[in-house]
Amino acid sequence: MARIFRSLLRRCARASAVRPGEQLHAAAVVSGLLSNPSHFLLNALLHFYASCSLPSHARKLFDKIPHSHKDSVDYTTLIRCSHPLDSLRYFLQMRQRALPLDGVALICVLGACSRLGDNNLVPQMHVGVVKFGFLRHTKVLNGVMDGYVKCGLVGEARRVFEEIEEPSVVSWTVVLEGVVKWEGVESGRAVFDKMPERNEVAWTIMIKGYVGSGFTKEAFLLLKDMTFGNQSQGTNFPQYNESKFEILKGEVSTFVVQQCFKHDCFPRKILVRNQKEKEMVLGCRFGLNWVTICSILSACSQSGDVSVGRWIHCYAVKAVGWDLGVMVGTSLVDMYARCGRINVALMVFRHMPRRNTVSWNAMLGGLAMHGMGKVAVEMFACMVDEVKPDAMTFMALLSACSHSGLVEQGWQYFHDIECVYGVTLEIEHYACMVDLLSRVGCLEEAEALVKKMPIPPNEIVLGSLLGACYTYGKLRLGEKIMRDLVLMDPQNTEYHILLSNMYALCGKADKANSLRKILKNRGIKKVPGMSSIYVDGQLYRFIAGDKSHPRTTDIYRKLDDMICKLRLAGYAPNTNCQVLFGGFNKDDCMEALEEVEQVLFTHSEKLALCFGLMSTPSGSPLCIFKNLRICQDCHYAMKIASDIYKREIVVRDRYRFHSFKQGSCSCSDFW
DNA sequence: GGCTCCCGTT
Repeated sequence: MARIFRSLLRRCARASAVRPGEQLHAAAVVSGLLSNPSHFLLNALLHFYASCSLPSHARKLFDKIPHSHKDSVDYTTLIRCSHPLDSLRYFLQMRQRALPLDGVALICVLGACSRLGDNNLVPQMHVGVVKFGFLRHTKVLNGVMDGYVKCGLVGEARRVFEEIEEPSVVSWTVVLEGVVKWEGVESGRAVFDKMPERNEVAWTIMIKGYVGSGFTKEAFLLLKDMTFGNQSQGTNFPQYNESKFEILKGEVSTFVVQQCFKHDCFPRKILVRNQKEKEMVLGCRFGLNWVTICSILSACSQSGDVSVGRWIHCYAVKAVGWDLGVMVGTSLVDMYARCGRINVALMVFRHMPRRNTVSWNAMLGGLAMHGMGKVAVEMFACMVDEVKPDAMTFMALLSACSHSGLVEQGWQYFHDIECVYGVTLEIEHYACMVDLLSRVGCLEEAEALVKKMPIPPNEIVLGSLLGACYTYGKLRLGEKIMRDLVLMDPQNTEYHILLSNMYALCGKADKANSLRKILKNRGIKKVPGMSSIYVDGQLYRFIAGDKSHPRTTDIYRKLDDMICKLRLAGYAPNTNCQVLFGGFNKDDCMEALEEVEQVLFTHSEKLALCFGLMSTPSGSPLCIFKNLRICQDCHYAMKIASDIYKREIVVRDRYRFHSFKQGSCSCSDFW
């Protein structure tokens, strides 16, 4: 009987089937099977709870096993599923009780070290591995390498790899991941090409690496190789074509794309129409599983290029059907939102049959980024009927209020977080609230809130306040905050720059310049503003005054032309945004003013815009990514440009999206 | 005898 239970529990564990597993547990208790602890069964139950990510349940069960009965395998199971610090604690207990140590236990402990990413702990465990005599155990060494990779010690990982007699495909993938992550995707490709054998993980890492570095074309080529192999010549594999939105060409794919995205609506039926299509989709060498899909999608979110993500979406729908599961669904919502397609994100979200708190958070966060605070507030009301909000929910909500100027609503949430929703107030919530008050100019209220904080404010909290001091010209408060900030984070240049700009704005050029000289002498440099744009599957990066692009001459000609057109349409450069280094005083002379204007005109986002305008068909939308906040002058220029060139221009800056259309911006000039 | 390494949603 116990054997049957064990076998069923293992199936539940594999399928993460919580309810049936719990029912089996109950049945085992009722039938008395557990009263005389059969070790097999207890361990199977432990493993079941561990597999279903219910470490607290596993822990309770573990505590019930008499000490004399607890063996290495019980410990290992617990080490595997617990929080890394608890895992280490269990490992120590296990050693103190002198229980035998096997490779599996070591692998699990190494996993905990990996998750902690502590670069003192990993080398120590490496020493342990040598001491315990596991130097010929490939899987254990893979764990050691993974630990090194996770804390950035790729050289160490490589050294371990050299010592492995017969590296497995996993050994290779661990090295591959480390190299892609820490040494760049090109070095990673060299490793990838050398691999004697590749599994889906290796492909995923490589594709992710390409997406993350802006090499969309290469990512598509690898997706093609991964799924169809070398025979892909004859098949109509999706070809990349940014301009027409036809990411998926060929007979299978056009059908899907037409239905899925052209009219922004979902067809109701499963899209595989015939056997041939099914074979094409499912008969690949490697199917993309949910882990692979989530992994690539998260890289897409970061890169901001929607094309790979959209392909993955189509693929998943064809392979699985509409219900892709909570994880993939959430990744999709996040990906579309971060790639500027908030309406598609909303659509995917609304069609998800099951949603958890994370899914809702991703949606609310997306709405916040797009300045859709009112929608976020409305949706939150529905959220509480479905799932329990958590700390992250309120960060998203407060930031949504912040980007839409909803002060009262924000205060309401802030007060309700603890007493109504039972969520502990964290420093991030204070940061959001201070940001909200600062943006709308309630600086006294913001300052009062900072003073009342039970936790000492961090640089994010004070940074928001300082930013508002700049916007609203509160020099004295700014100076005060600056003193605290310098103590907290002396290397951060942004605050120094902000204060020096403030001095300049208030006509205190001498103070501005002396602050900048301090920065210069200390060797602290400003983070350069950088804008990127995807054109034809390739990411192009521009810094201010950039002249490195092969088509620089054309870009600058276009820029001159654009400035003329903008001026005719009423644009005047906002010289307040640009303060020069050196002894410049605003009233000095026209020459200096022209210089300031010239610097403004060559801001990275304007260069990216010009490049986009000249290299994409007229009328197609442009999406630009900026690493810092967009400046006021560029914001103004983009508005007019969207009107005179009849283009939708989407700019994702460090904080949010701006969608410029017909002369106005989705942020309604509030950001 | 079971417990196992690499890609993993905000």
